[in-house]
Amino acid sequence: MRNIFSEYNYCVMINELTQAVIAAIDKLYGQSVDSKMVQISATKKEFEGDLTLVVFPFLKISKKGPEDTAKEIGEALTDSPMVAKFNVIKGFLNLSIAKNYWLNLFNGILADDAFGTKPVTENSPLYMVEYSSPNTNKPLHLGHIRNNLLGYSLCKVLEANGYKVVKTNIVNDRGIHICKSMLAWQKFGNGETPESSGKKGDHLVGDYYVKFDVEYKAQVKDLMAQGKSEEEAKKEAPLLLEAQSMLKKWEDGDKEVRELWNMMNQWVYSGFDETYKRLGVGFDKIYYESTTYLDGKAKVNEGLEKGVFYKREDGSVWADLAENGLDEKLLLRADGTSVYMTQDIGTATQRFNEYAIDKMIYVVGNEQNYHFQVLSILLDRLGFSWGKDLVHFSYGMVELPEGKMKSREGTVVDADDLMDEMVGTAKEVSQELGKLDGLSEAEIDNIARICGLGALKYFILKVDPRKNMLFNPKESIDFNGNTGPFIQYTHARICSVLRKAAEAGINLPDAADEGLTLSDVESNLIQNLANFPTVVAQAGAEYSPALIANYVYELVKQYNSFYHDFSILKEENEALKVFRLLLSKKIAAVIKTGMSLLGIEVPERM
RNA sequence: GGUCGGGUAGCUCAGCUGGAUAGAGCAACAGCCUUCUAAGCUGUGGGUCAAGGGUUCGAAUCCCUUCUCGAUCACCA
Repeated sequence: MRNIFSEYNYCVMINELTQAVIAAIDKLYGQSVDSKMVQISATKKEFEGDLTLVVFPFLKISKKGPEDTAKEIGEALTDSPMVAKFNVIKGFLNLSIAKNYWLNLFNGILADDAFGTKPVTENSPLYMVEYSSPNTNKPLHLGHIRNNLLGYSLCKVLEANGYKVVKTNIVNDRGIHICKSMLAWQKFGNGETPESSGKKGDHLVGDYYVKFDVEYKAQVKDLMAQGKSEEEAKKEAPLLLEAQSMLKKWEDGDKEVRELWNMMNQWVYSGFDETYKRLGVGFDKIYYESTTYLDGKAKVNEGLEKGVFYKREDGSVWADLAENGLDEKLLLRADGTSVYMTQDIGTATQRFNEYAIDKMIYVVGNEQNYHFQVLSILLDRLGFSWGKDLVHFSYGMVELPEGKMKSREGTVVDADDLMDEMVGTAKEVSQELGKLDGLSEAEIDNIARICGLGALKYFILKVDPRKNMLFNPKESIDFNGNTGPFIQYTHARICSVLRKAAEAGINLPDAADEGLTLSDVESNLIQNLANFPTVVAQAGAEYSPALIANYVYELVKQYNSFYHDFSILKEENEALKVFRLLLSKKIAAVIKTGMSLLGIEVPERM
């Protein structure tokens, strides 16, 4: 029997079995096969067994039918101490692994405090992840929530895969849209502040952005009544002209405009900070477009000198992307002002100077696929080592039952309101169930916060990022079934059992007795548990938090079934009781780790 | 029109590096709390995996065609 737990894991087990299969085939048919031909996967739950070998690839070698071949290989494999028994269904050889192998595997997992994650070392590659990227003229909404949750979770998953991660944000703090809310506040605000109005700063500024739009539309309507065409009216409305002149003043560094800009941006930032904090996301480094766009212009001019870009007669600067099968792209307007692309080049320049980036990931919605395709080409041409392989982590829209969210039509779901609602509902649910009686108000509120946000986050993260998803405010707030609270509940229940065990004076050892006779349910749980590191690795490789979410859900479902059918504390066999406690404890730990990779907390009671 | 994504149960979603009878949750119906937290467990019903063709021992999965929904192709960001 093995003693060195730490060297034995699921991969080693599969490898060992693979080698045994190769040996068996060699013995039976005198041919050595490549390990790639040996397909071993977890047995489907409706069949008996733990691991299944697909024998179809070996039929040409055995020159026999699938069933006979499977039977022969199965019999040969029982020579190995690992294979306890087998059964054959069609061309599938189902193998039952000896229970002591599972226990040995479990003890290895138990001893690994950082199970499922790889350590970050000095030599780890550095990944920079940009996410959130808000405009400072309106509060965050449901679309931003998906972005923020995906971005943050992606960072956690990458860290768990042993990468150094720098979480970054680019704040869109300049431009005509910002001037619109500034202008509206100046004209209609009467000096209103977050303090005087009691509104969160980002909401206050957002209200003036809306106010601008209302007044602007009224002016356009008036002009059209005076006989102007719609196009003319839209261009000539006095408010728009004023906003444009304000932008010019801003660019010229006009003291008064800059002061107003600073003040209102600060309001927005403190509002955003509150929302970010509540969402549980954060950044290591924040960039502001107002400081990066100048670097962008400089970098574009540098490219112009090197001949990477070209200038048209009107003075505008362009990139010709014909060799990439794309069109031409504007980088600087004729008047020398920058566009979106220019700013991203500038931001990249600053980042490049400050960090030794191995991989740059942009978490931005899929409506910008083209933009990032172009950005990648341009950065590569400008000599950024990571430009060519930059990753656009592109995700789908969040749609409402009425269709897409549109800020102008007031159909956006506000981030703060949504969190309020989720937490409020969570509190009602727990009060109805009456499980938190005896806890302090602060503790109850904290649990409601954890569950409400858990429901929201899990709901969004369990979906494949690249797909559009539907959010129905009435139906999506659910706490039963495949939800965050379902998973959190299981964690809380395990904690409860462990508390009771501690109260009963049970001291848990570091390892389980490997001579135990386990049920298939228990060994299946170990098998599923053992798969966690593979899932984390896959989630990292595919940039998919959803894989973690779905894995944890499956694990929890399986555990709940076990919990229902087996008693833990009342088990009379002491060694078995200890094993079940250890198993529960480790599963709780994996739930906690998995959920933390999604940015979701788990409560110890609920 | 070009490019890129989607289309799986009434609804929301898994499964997609080809493997067994396509899975969950919600909703509906039927059971299970004097027993470790019922936010749980068990069961029933519900499918032409958009359609057609191809590759193969085997296709929801890979390839081709068609239909369909969305995004994008801006001197907006």
